[in-house]
Amino acid sequence: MPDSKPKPAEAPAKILRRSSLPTLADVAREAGVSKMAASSALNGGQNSARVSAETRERVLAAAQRLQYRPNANALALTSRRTNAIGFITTLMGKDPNAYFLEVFGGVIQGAMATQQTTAVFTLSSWDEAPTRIPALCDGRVDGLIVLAPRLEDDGQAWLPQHTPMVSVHASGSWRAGGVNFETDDEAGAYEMVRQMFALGHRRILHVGGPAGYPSADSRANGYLRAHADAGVALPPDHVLRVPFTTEGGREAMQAWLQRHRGQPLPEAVFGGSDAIAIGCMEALVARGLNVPRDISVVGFDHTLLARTLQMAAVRQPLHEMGHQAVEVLVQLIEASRRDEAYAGPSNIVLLPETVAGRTLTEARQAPLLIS
Amino acid sequence: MPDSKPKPAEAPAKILRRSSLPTLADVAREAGVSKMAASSALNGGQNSARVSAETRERVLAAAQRLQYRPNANALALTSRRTNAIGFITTLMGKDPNAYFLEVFGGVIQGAMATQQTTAVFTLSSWDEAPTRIPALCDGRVDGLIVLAPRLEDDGQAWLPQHTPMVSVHASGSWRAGGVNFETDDEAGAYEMVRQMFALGHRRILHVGGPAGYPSADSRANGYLRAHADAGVALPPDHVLRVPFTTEGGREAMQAWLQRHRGQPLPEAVFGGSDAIAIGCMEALVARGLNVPRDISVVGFDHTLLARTLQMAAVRQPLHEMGHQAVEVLVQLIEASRRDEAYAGPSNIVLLPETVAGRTLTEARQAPLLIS
DNA sequence: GTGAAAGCGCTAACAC
DNA sequence: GTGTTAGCGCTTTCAC
Repeated sequence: MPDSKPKPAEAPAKILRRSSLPTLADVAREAGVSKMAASSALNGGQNSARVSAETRERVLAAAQRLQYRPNANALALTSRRTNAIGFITTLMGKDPNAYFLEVFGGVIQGAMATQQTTAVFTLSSWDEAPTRIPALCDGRVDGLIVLAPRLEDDGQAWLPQHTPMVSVHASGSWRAGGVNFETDDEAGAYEMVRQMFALGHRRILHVGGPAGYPSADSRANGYLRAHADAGVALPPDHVLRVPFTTEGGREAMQAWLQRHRGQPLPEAVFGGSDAIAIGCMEALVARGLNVPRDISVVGFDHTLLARTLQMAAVRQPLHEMGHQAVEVLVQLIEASRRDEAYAGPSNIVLLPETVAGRTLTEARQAPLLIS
Repeated sequence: MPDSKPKPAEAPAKILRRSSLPTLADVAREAGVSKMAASSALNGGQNSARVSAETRERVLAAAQRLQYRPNANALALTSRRTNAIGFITTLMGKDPNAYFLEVFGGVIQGAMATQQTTAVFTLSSWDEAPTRIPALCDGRVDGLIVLAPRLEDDGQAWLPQHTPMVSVHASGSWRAGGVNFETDDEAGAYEMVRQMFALGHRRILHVGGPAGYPSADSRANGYLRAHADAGVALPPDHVLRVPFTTEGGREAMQAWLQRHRGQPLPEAVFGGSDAIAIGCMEALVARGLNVPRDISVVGFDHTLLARTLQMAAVRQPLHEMGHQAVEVLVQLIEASRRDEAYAGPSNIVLLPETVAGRTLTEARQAPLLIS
């Protein structure tokens, strides 16, 4: 074997690096053995009879010296697996959103647990999905997790059939991909309102998310059903639908208070999301009201925002969803690799739970009037 | 052209996929041409004379039919570039943190701008760095961004020399990697306190981060220097050092108020981070005080939390740091590829700015007493 | 205009 | 125990 290749000079102090990673061939040369010997010395078990202890020693030393790492791409090419999963989401504008963060945390954790790495791919809009998603199914990851896709069609026509996929909160028709995770929003809202009734609240203002969003609609439905089941009459103009933002909640609340001056203040506000609830709180506080002494406020999702404020809220198990999504995805990947069908359910519904917080207390006895 | 290949039956309800991606060979076979012809038909410009228009047509159609995508690993192996960057951070416990989210948003954006994808790697502690980071330098990414590394040594001994690296807020000695980004915390704190003085505040309580953290120390120093420069005497017991958490701020604030009962309430609180400031606000509000009517509160970082609450704060340009980190990393990668030295500075200091918010107003005239 | 061959870095399957 | 070969999917020579 020709040994003419010049040994790389010691890297100077400036930021100048070898342009390429050391290869197995480098290690073998350094150790004076064949690539094969080097490979088995590095991979074989401690007691593999493949190489002599002396050779292994030399190879290991050489690898160490060169800071050798087997090339991930070569490995992936041969083994047909990357041990990486992709996480697709729409870009959170300049402002990151807490919802993404929660699920992402779960994904990261799930990935760690299953020894995978996570690659994040962002779309600027779901309109890009039909072109961008297929492009990501090129062997760079073993499978994909798609966060809250919102599409016109069901993806049957353009979704590659060869990359396992799990969606979280897929809306509408998207189901072609594989397994989907969702939350029983209706039940969560129902339970929260039920508990608020138990605390003596009767006039609960619902400031929900935009009409047309499945999750927002479900939450509003749960709110309504709780009233019906409890036999509590719904006061007029007590369901608002606003964008899923702090501003949405704040402005709607301000306008509502303005509109209902002189009338009794509701005992509580049920926000359609944490952000909405926070916006409502701000409007209430700005008006000199005290939460929860004068009025209770609860949110939905119980994201970082709610936790930081110790706000009562319906908790969506976002973290768990991310975590479980990875686990299911890994099963899909395994099944796919063996050309087997995946046996589990294709739609997994997780249950939300209510979380107490400083913003929700018993309803006050004497009703206040809106000033 | 053999058309005998069984058309994949309409995917049954069960989730069963081809275990492998279609390859160039598949496309060539489907189109009845050689791999070579297929390759040039797919890659050559529209008017490349390499293949006939008719052949190109056939190949393109076949590729479409098979949903063919060139294998990313094979490409990476040949081209020695993955167009991916890695982002290394310590795992945010179960609770994700807003700091990470900000920087990450910038990284994602920078990656989109430079057509890179981002892989996220999490360590459970920086102790793992010497073993885990080298393992990530295996060609799976073209370079690495390391978020807030906190290490004993400088990494010289174990950091691979062959993977370009950029750090953000590297603490202490880590500098071996390449370029580092940091914020001038001292200047940010100084400026904020100066502005508070201008609003009439004189007794400002600083609830800072833990002693020993460079950023926390710098902020405290800025606070002190502002006092010195303005000739404002520092009241006793007006600098606290607590963990960078809401609880840290809340508990410290509670205890402090308890400790100083009957004494005049400070006109303002300067939190060492957003979370700390929020904790302080909670403690103040719990005591029946109104922010900012009775007392102003400002934070540091101006993360999502601060923005949501419209809290005044020193804004660290975290998003920009992430974004710029990618840009610099790409330059390092390019330099490395050409075996050139990187010319730019190895430490980049960004300036923070103050952001107004609802929690900071002019100091009240009549001092309150702590009840 | 088209095809065959070599090689990217690696491992599994065979010689010796 | 050690070396050689082939092949993962692709592109880049180089022949035809």
